[in-house]
Amino acid sequence: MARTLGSYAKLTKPKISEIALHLFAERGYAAVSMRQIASKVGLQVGALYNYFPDKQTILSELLIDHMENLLQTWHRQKLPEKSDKLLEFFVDFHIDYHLNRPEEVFIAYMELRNLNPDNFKKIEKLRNKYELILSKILSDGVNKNLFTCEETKIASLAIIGMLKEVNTWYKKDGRISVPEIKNIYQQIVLKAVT
Amino acid sequence: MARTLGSYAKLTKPKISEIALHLFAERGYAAVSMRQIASKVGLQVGALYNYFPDKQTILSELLIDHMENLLQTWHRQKLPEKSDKLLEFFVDFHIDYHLNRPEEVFIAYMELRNLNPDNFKKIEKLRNKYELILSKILSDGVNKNLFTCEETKIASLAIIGMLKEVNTWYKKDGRISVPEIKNIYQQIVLKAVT
DNA sequence: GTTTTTTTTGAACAATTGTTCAGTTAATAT
DNA sequence: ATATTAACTGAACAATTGTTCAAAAAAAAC
Repeated sequence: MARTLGSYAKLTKPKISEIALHLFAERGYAAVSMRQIASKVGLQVGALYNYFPDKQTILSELLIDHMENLLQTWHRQKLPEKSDKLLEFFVDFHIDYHLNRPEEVFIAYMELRNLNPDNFKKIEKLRNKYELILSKILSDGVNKNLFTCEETKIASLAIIGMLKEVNTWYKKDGRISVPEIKNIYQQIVLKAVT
Repeated sequence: MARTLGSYAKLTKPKISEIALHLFAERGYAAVSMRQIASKVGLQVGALYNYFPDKQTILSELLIDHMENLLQTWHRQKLPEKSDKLLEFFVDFHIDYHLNRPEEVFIAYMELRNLNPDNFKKIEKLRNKYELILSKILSDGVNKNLFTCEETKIASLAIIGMLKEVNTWYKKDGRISVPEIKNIYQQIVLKAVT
């Protein structure tokens, strides 16, 4: 046997990425084998190498796509002008975006060390861009005397760390709804900088 | 060759743990082989199995020891009584303890999924105990009308998430010293709940 | 219907994995 | 000095790893 019925490359590559994402998130990059990925896609191992030169590229493409998509999505938003409203909007945006993509978020944090130095730097740059969005919101607010915050850089790291935590405990049918979570975090964040 | 000069079990076991800790933190549990550990210890692979029944037990012992030590250390502290001072003390304690053990902290977060269900539950229980310390500080403060906080449980998770972030960016010779970091985080946390 | 291109198979590769254990040596006890 | 115990070696185990590639088959082009 060889090429099977209904085999189309343009459908196959995204399918590989999708399944790899699930497996990496579930078991970790190093613990997932190319054969496991291929099997879930419905292929033999060799076929994967028509789409990715090696295992690591599957991971790095996932991570780069994720970060680029995050930044693009942010820049497509219609932003409020007032600093406090903008900060609330950022909290909303971050929680929404990340709760909707738990697996991408997870591997973006966990699997960085499995990237080669080049790919690692790419991700680091994209991540810094995102942190800069928040620290600019904070420093603008400070300049307008709406926020009080000595170290906007650290505060932005602290806030992002705080928001990131949501992904680790949020359960879909838990006691608290997403809008409630947003409200709680908006209050905490706003109080922290005013 | 067999038993080598100066081979003592009571020194060997902690040495294995220590080296495994370094390697797990550096490359991840799944990416570290028993042979790599043995080699760094100065042994052949087989000798490891005199001290640990399998690879996973090396990891689980590290994680359980870390969490138990964290809780013990906290309970040995002399705590201030006033809620605001106590909260500041907690921030101080957390940052100190975690910045002094970056590798333990790292694997305690990263390698949980490599534990079997039993060991996982053990860690989860210990972790909840720690979170409970903070949420009790918050709810006590609320009861005394010193803090205002609707969801003390979520707030404690948010705060711990925020503090945890420090470990990911702190550099020993960085721009900001540890006492400064503590101050900044104390302010943010206090403002968030008052 | 024939040729060309795209996609996949199936088998092979050397290397590495966690784990076991009989045999060997060092340290300790007698 | 001898016997016993503790600690370790060295080799083997079956299984799995990422990767390569000629051959085969399906789809597309003609």
